[in-house]
Amino acid sequence: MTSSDKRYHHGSLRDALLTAGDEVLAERGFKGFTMRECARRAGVSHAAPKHHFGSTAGFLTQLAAVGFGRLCTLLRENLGKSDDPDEDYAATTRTYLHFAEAYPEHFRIMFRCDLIDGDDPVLHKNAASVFVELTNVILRQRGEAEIAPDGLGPLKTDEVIQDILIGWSHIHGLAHLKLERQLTMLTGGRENELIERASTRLARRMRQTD
Amino acid sequence: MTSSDKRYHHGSLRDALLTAGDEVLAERGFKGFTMRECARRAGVSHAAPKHHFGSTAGFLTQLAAVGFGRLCTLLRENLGKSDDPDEDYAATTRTYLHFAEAYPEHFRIMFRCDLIDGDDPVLHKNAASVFVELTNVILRQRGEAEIAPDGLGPLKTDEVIQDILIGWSHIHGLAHLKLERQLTMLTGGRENELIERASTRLARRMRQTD
DNA sequence: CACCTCATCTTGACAGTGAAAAGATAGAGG
DNA sequence: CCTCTATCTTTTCACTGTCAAGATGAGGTG
Repeated sequence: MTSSDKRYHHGSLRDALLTAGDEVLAERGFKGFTMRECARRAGVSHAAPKHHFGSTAGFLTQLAAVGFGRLCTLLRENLGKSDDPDEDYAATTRTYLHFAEAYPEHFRIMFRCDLIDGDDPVLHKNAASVFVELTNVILRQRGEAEIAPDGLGPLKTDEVIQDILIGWSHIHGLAHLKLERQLTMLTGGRENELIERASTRLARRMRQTD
Repeated sequence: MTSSDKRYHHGSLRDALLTAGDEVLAERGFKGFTMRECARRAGVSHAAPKHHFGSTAGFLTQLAAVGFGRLCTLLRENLGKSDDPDEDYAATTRTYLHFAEAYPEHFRIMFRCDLIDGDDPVLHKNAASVFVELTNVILRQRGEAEIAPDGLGPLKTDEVIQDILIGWSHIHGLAHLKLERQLTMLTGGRENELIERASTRLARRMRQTD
């Protein structure tokens, strides 16, 4: 395995390309992302990626799936650490926002169903896992039974669905607006503090009866 | 002014390019957007846009500004029609979501500070106008004084800022997630109904004292 | 072992793109 | 009338994604 071993068959090119693509996306962003650069870093010809991912969209889809996987792992690592459901909710928001800032370019493509293949089974599975985690935070907060990691089944009342909608949109909207620097005009230099407090404020309200 | 008048100086090329760009963005999306196609539709050489917009990012920035302008107009047209503040809030959500679906490709670039120039004065002004409208809906709901259309000044208490954060993120997050088809797995075929009810549900809670 | 099959990877080509440089044009102002 | 200069064109360049055709060799079959 010297540096000059150029075997015709790479052996694990798909993984190597995913690793390279992950780096290129992080370094150069979506704007500067090219399949040819990924191929270059993996040390293969410029047409090699096509065989594994089809098109650029197919390649980005897999990178988005990696992003969802990472986000899901982060959420699971940071959830349920506190007995206080409001703190649990705030921690979820914190983790979600942290991911968006740690992997901004991944975050930007993960939800773009015009750039990636939203029907891809791997992507769909990883995305669903993330939303299950978010949902369980809200269910715990309401004192309701959690759902299984694999299914976002239809066995929920309208009230619960509405609260889940509120929770998802709040967390995701905060992450998106903060990443794209739309909150500074409102929060000034105290962005993180005010977001944190807004999040617990909403969590407290979620537990109030109507 | 026949169809074959090919004057060297267009006269209003900048406007013509903006119109063409608006169409190209709507028809082909961000993926298929090219300066050369815009130039073709405007009937000028492929390098002509550069003089007016600098780069592709500069061009997209102006189109994003148009998008913010449109959204602001829509909001102003649909606001304050009801005496019920909760209905006012729901109408705002409805309008915001309607814009995202009517101009999805604009919506997708409007917040992408990596693709456009977030410091552009026109863009900043139009974006701020939108957020002022959203803010005033929340202020009215709380029975507080509205702010001027031109300024999102620092004269607000932390509590108000937190509520504004909650409102913005809720509306924007819903729009983004719905546009990118991330809500169907939760709402099934009753998406609009459940979103509507979630929005009024949040609005009602916003008015509750802590 | 020999052979063959076929997924994997390379090579070469093509149309299209953004950007830059240099030249052409004509309107504005002296 | 003459010059200046913003506007627009032409030409060129490096680069991209995609496709087609060819090269390679790993693994299965006899």
